[in-house]
Amino acid sequence: MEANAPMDPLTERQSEILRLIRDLTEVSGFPPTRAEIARSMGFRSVNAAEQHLRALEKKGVLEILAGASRGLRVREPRPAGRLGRLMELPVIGRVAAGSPILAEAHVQARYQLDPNLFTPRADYLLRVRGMSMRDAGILDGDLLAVHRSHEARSGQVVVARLADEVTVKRFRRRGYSVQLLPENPDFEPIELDLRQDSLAIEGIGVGVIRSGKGL
Amino acid sequence: MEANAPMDPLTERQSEILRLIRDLTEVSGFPPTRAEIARSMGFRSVNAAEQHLRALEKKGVLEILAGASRGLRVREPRPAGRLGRLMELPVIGRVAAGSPILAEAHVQARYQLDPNLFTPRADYLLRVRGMSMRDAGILDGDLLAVHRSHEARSGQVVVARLADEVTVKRFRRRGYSVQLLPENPDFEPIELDLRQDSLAIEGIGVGVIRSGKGL
DNA sequence: TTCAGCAGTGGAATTATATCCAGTATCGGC
DNA sequence: GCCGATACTGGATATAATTCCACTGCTGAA
Repeated sequence: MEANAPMDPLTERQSEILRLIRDLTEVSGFPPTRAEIARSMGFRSVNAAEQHLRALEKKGVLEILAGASRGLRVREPRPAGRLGRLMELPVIGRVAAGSPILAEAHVQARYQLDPNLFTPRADYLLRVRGMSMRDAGILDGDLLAVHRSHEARSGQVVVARLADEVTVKRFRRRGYSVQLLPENPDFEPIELDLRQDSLAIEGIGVGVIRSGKGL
Repeated sequence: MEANAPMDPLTERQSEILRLIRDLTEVSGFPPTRAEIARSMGFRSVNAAEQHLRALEKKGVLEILAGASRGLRVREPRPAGRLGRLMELPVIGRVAAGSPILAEAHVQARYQLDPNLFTPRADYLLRVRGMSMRDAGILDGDLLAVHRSHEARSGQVVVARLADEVTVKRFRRRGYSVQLLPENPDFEPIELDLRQDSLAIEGIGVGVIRSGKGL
């Protein structure tokens, strides 16, 4: 085996393709062709699919068997134990100041979800309050699927805790300067200097679920 | 579908082939071609494999997808599946003009969801294309949870079919006059008169799921 | 005895598929 | 300003794979 330890992170588009391959394989029983990928993604050129596959192979998450039709194999990291089946995710409501997010008291409900739905894995669902992320399609009352993490990359939606308040914002960082950006012109960005302000990343947003009424 | 209740027993040779298909699929990640089967079995003619596949299909233990390379699916007697009261919802991608939404060809994936998540019950997930419902928090690529229904009330988000095109819009009706309203000022409302225009409601939106990309 | 199912050979037409080539456009880093 | 990476369109081509055809030979049931 070759060493692809660094494992560059996938772009959004690339993980979308990877998930599509997994899903189509699951449904049909065999991997898709380039043309099928292109059709599902809405590409008008099969080559767009081909290029993505090459990129995924280079990053070590996909195997391509030269010459074989549908010769794709997703390299599963096989997380310890359970691969498929269901996960039961807690729905976290209002988070009291000073207490950890996942405190039992905050759990409003538990839903069973298909783990394939989100990448990376969602650990809990946070009920979003307010309209500060409206233009990112995250509305009041929505459930934000959150992957627990203490780090974030610029551009990601994060769950952050500043001085005992938990908030959902888009994260941007340059050196010691961090911005927590709302996606709604009616709200003000939050500017932080890591040398003096405390900031704790609680997780990154990996999905949104909205049910009923708001629609 | 078809009734293959009697299920003729397989011959020695046939179950050997079936086992081979299962094994090769397991190790390589995708089903074998006729040529590969022939080679593994020692046939000098690919047609020998083809004939066996036809026989297996006739006996109901194998599915052959015409035209698709490696289009073989072993009919498993449902290993674990159907757990509790989980529903398995199909994800519907691009809907070809003139074909029913739930045609098997449109299914991109299947996800297990907790039925409590949406009310009323979601029957399928439709992948939304375009930004015409942006201000309702429904973005390009989102999955719209749809409850099948041929009727809608004013104000609901509907999946409608007009002249072979499937679209997601907000529904408004006064007498014979129907409006299909985008939630984005860049798009034009669609005005219909039920006395002359054809309109088919395919379902009403009961939820939204977004995974990854938009975030 | 004829017929249907089983188990193959051999060849060939036609798709399906992978893969290459030449472009366009945007983005962030050096 | 140039470069590599990303994300595509569009067309061409060789080959991988399905599928049809015409055969041979066996066996057991009607």
